[in-house]
Amino acid sequence: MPEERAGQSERLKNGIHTACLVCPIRLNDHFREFSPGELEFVRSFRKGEFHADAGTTILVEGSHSAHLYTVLTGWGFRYKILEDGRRQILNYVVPGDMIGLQGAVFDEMAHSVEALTPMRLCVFERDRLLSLFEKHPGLGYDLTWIASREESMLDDHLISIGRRTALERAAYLLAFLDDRGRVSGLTGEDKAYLPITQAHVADTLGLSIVHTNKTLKKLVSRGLIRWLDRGCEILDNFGLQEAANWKPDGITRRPFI
Amino acid sequence: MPEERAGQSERLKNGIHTACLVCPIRLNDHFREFSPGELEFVRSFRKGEFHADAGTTILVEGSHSAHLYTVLTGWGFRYKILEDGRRQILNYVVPGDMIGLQGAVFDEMAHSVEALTPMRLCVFERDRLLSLFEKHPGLGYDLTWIASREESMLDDHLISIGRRTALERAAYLLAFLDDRGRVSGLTGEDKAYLPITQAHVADTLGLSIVHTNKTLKKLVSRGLIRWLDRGCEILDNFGLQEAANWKPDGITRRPFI
DNA sequence: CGAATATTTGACCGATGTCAAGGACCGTGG
DNA sequence: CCACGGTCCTTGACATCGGTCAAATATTCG
Repeated sequence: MPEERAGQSERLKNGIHTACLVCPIRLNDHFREFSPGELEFVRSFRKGEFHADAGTTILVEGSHSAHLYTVLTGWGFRYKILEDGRRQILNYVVPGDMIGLQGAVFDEMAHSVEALTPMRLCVFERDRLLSLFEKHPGLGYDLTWIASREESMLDDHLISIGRRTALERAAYLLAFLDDRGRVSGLTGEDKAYLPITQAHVADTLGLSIVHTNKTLKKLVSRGLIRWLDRGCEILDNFGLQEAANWKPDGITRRPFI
Repeated sequence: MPEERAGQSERLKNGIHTACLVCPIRLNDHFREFSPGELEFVRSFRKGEFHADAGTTILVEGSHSAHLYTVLTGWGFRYKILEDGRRQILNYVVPGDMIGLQGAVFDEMAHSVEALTPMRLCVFERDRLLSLFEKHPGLGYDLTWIASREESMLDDHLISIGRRTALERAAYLLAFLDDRGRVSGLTGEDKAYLPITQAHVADTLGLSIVHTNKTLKKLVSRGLIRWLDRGCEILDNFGLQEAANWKPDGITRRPFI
């Protein structure tokens, strides 16, 4: 597992670690700004940086992690596996998302997290989580915001898997991911490329791979997406939203830690 | 919509509202205790009490609620509805659960909440939520705990709907609800009675009513449950857990606000 | 080139949905 | 007390969506 701590090589500049200075999330307009005090605290809360290759398992179900992470760059996903191997992808993670919070708040993780692309993660010490609430109530509030937002995404996934047809589900998922990619800065103005295989789509939607393939072809033939080697290109996000009968939340400014 | 504010009739006793003194959640061993300062804050945060009849819609999707609630007694459920009427039940609420947090943190509710039985709810003002974080960081942490716990339940629901068979799903749901009933004090030592119809089960599991009925009969014939008029009696929780290949979390002491 | 992983396709199967109808139970009004 | 309508539960026949199996075809990576 390729791990790097960038902490030791960081230099100070105006009292702020260069790491936070060049933080890709802070530089993204979709995220809110820190007050100087908050930034200073987050800087001290931060323990270093973790680099994961594509395919790396970052957190494992059943483990007790000493760390919390905020995604800085790259795509990943959270999943669970049943004893006989059936896998369910619960959600995807993008820059600004926090992972490992469940492991910090309960005894152990109830799901695993894996990188879809190379990822950079900001590492925090879970022991100091309570002091975050004590010293910066606003950041504590933001954590609750982030957890509620995750909850609301899971609600959307649930109604999709439970009540939408295969075609609607697929359209929903791709529109949803495209939206997340844009908001988190993973995608620019261009057509989005989602770094997922059809197996990921299947395991997210609760479908078999074969049927997922046939369903995606329908979206292709409608001109909504293109399927590339190991990923999907979104041609018409709005068309996907219509096919799914779903709309993204219109949240413009998001907190992060 | 039958509404009662019990606030005006509450009397003080040792500086604590009788309402908090007799709070059924505080009296339940499965929940943690407040420090005197916390109790005093919660008492002041509290705005009154809301009584809902069975079948009442407590919060509606798309609305902007001025309140937050903690469930004191009774069962309810959260759900979403698609335009054409398809309904998905997202989760059930029991005493100790907070509802309306999403509406407090975002602009509007993305789901509705309905009472399954008569419910008593403790009402809080959403405007003062930030001051909870400021004055009692521990309570802020607890809110994050609660939100994370909800997330973890939704994760379980997702893998059930996505990857378990109809029989496994049904067994999972009933074991899960029985567990929640016990932990929240809705059920005593006796056999649990779950106040749900088969339509609720169907809309939770993403199944049709007809198939749900046939699936539940299998659980009946295995001696795991009995189906009564408008509800379900759990005869063998452990048998259900085995049929579902699922285990409840072993959390013993839960926070609440 | 060969192995491993992804994607694609066709044939067939089975779990689950839909339709339809009947029965049980409840609350209400006469 | 009975009649009535409204839910809820139950059941059978049939339809279909999506799963399984199997095999072919890329594509990547050594």
